[in-house]
Amino acid sequence: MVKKLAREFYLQDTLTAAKELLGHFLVRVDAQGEAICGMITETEAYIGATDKACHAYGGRRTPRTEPLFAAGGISYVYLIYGMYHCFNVVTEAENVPSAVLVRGVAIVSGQEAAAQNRYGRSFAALTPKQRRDMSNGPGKLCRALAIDKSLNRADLRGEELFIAEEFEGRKRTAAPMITSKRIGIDYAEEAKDFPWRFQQATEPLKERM
DNA sequence: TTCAGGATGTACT
DNA sequence: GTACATCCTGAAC
Repeated sequence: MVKKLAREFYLQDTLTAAKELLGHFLVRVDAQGEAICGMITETEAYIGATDKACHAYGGRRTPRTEPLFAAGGISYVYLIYGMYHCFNVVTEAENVPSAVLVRGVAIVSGQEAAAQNRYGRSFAALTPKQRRDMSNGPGKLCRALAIDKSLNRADLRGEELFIAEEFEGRKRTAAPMITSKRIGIDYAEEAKDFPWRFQQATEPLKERM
């Protein structure tokens, strides 16, 4: 049983969507038809209208930022630092550039395929540290789920990549949430202090804040 | 255990 | 030319 999130979910307020996405399942079906499913554990909101950290701040519209201006419900994937991809969920109405960056997921099924994508070796051969670090960062989760620019603008209710509230018998469970400042955006002046980072406190977080 | 530095493509000045 | 929503490695503590 798979319950994909309704289109309306993506049209709502970005901060609400960022919090609500925690605990939902990000599912990637690769070229072999194999599903990798990760529970979303960390997100950040990027809201173009007020947010200097957002690529589309002030209505900056380029070929790269174009997906941010579309109506919610598609992906925005881009390359950062020349070698890593970041996966975002586009939110809100058309011409309102805003999105939720998915910073971390916990792989709940398809571990074998994810381990191959990430490390090129079988899951059984991974060290505990490698298993822990499989997908706890935006660049890492994209590698584990084989997300690259070919999935930019993908429909998040489609077949290759989608977000579900229920997947293969797993349902979303409510969990305590941690709110904090976003990281890696020191250039964004006052916007860098916005408390727009959300983590689900299911497993022990080795965060030092 | 923490830290600095390198890899690297794309957008923008 | 510069900066960037990162990750990994290896060296020092």
